[in-house]
Amino acid sequence: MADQEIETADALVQLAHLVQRVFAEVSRDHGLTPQQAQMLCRLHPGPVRMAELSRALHLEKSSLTGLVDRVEARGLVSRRRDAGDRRACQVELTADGALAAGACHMEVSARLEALVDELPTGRRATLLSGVSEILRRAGGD
Amino acid sequence: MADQEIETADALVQLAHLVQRVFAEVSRDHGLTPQQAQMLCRLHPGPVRMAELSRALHLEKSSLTGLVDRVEARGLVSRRRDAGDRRACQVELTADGALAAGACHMEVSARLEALVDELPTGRRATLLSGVSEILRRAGGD
DNA sequence: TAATTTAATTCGTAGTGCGAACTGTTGTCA
DNA sequence: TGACAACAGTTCGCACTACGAATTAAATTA
Repeated sequence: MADQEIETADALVQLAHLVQRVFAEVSRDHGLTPQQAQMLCRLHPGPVRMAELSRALHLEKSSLTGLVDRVEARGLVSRRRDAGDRRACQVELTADGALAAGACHMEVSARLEALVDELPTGRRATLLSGVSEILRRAGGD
Repeated sequence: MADQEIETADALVQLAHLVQRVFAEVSRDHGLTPQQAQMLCRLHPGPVRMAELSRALHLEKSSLTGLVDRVEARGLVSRRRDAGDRRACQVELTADGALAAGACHMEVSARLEALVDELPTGRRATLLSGVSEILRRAGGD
């Protein structure tokens, strides 16, 4: 039992590395770092405040400032002063940024689905539901 | 179907982030970066050549040099000249390094298993076998 | 109005990761 | 054997990541 559990953890760690590698390769193909691509994807639904983005990406505010700076310099994102609170600003995708975000998301999805699709349908569904449940339970962190 | 597949990829990406975060927190508790901890774990079974370590960690040789330098400076690892090939060197854990590697591996395992253990037994087994199969098929990359 | 809290930035520091250029060492083959 | 290609690691310069402490300015609260 103990041995099996050790393998469980190793399997999750290896899976995480695999996903990360896919993400990194796709990002690189678009001239982005994984962090930049991740931020663009997170911004796709709509503008987000720095503070909220910082929480979503698990980054200190000071780290986020630089990340947004670099992506803004590439013209993929812009800061818009918040109307209601003049301290704050909303980060939003530019047209180019939206394209890049869409492309990255699509390619990452395609490559990950390709991996999962090789499993028999039943096992695939169980895998997904298991992962979802883990995320749900750990979501509050 | 398409929507479900998009969610599949998102779930994997989120799972990867979760695993990464656990790994990063545990590493930090031991005064290490995730990369350093990962290297120590990879070295636990025994000494490894730079070139092979570079392949295992998916790093360029030049990146690995610095990583090993920093961990060696902390006294967790040492370079030993290879007897058979005077160009090469074996990287091996020191006593301190073995302790750190063991502790990190144990804590990461415990925390990941805690997540998975909340699932019903049957679903847990299917999840694991699915992950293993994905890794097996993607392993050649 | 004064004091506190909040949003974001700046600055310094340590670490990561790449590619190109370089130093030795080993192997090859003419 | 002697030139030369292939290989193991390192060095260097660069861009990026991430943190925490200190700072500025705006909003809130007392």
